[in-house]
Amino acid sequence: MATSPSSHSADGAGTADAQAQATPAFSPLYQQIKGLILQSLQAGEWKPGEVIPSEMDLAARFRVSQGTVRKAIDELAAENLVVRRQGKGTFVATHAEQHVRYRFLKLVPDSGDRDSEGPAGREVLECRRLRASADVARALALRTGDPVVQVRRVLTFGGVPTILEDLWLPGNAFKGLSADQMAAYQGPTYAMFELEFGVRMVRAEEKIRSVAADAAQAALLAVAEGSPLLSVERLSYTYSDVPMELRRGLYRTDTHHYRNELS
Amino acid sequence: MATSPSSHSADGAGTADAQAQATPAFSPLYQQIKGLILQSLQAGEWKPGEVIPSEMDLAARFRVSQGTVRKAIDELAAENLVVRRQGKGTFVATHAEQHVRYRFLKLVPDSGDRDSEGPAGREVLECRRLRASADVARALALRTGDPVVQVRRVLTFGGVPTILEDLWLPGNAFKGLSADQMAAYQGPTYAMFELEFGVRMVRAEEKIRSVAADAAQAALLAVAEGSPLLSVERLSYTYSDVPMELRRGLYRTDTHHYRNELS
DNA sequence: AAGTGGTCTAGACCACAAC
DNA sequence: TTGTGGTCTAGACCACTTG
Repeated sequence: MATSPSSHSADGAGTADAQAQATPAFSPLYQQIKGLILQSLQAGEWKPGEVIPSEMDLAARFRVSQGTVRKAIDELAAENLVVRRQGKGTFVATHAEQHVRYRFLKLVPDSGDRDSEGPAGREVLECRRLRASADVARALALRTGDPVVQVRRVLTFGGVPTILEDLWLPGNAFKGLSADQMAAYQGPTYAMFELEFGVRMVRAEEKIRSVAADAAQAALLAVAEGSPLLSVERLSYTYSDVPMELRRGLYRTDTHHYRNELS
Repeated sequence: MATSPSSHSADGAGTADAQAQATPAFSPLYQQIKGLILQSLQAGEWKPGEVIPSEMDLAARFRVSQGTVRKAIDELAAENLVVRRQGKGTFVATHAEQHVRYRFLKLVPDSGDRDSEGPAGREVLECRRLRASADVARALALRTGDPVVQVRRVLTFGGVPTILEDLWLPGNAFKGLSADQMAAYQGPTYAMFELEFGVRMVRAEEKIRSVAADAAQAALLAVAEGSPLLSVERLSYTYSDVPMELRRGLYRTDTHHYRNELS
């Protein structure tokens, strides 16, 4: 190993560490290794979809046993930052995988079969650069007035307009994002963010409410004014808990529902 | 170890196993151990809140190394079936813990602080035994007409009626459940189910929709008829994926929201 | 001091994939 | 055949809790 507070011996190598503070915030070796791997992921040393070095290589690099690297990677895999494939290696997770096509979208057709309705239709209504309002700035950890990109679009499933949503993105990280780009890219928007802007969304939080559609919303979703809609506010984070996208969606739930698993 | 398909050696004990089928559905030793522990949990050998034997004891009992038992327990802990406490032991998880008071309830006040509003008020409107309708029977894996218990109640937070919900429970497992019992018990209803009926809910699935309040619902929740409400249908399972409760809730989301974390 | 879970190591072997 | 992740073991030591 190298730095950080710790105390492990058994190896005879890190035994001479400083051990400065009284409560040096003990963190196990594998957590420190996890942190180092995380740094490399964040720095883009390995890009989404690529393999990372084998456990043996990483063990040699960090001067720890394979088991310790293994435990670090186990946690990264549990957080969906990395995907293990036996016999092949460990890969940086990406939103561009064919399997779970929309990892953050919990709206599913009542039939339960998301494949049956074919690919989602996308219509971008708006894509413009503007200055962050107070609430958008707070959510994205910016200052009021900082540049942001706002996108408004409608998603259509099986021919039915089902989702109306607004996205707000930090202007600096998403320079040059255009309506064409939003509309053209096949596959998840988050996959495009990875490819075009090097921004990978790692986790998100959602606040869900029931609301009544106003006239404009009703028109865009082809429902009656006052119809109940699901309001889903999503804040997505990159590495290190940096918020990178605020999304406010209105979901029709007459033929779809929001599915959640508790444990 | 004892039975099951596998092939592990390194121990010299299980080497003489049958190895009957062509593809004997290989499952690693720790998975088999996990299954055995699961059986003991299900059989009630250790009750919610109690300690289970130490890793060393279990290792001796199953004739495997501590590390193998450890990995089995790791998975059980990840599934919230069991809770580890360093220096004390491993405990059977329970809904009666003071910490996370309502493990399955994702509705939180907009302030974010669930403690600030004090304990939930409960009013049981109905508690009766009846015969399962077709849809209730299907959800609970019963036959139409089988006995079920239905409970209707209103939950109040900070003086405001916020949740109106119906519960359906298999009549056989919940013989003798009364309105008094539902109303009297302090703490989570699921904790009462553990204590009084030996039924422990392990996981659940929810389907969420936005709906408009009808006249009766509006009156009970003190909102205007037609107000948007969150419809939350929850199916809860005990061990071995046996469904044991269907719950249909209507949530007011004017001062609360449904909070979800994605990863 | 004794017991429990938590960490770390080292080495062996298995299952899977690719060359 | 080689290299990857996956499993299993055995033993040492650390951190936390309790008597």
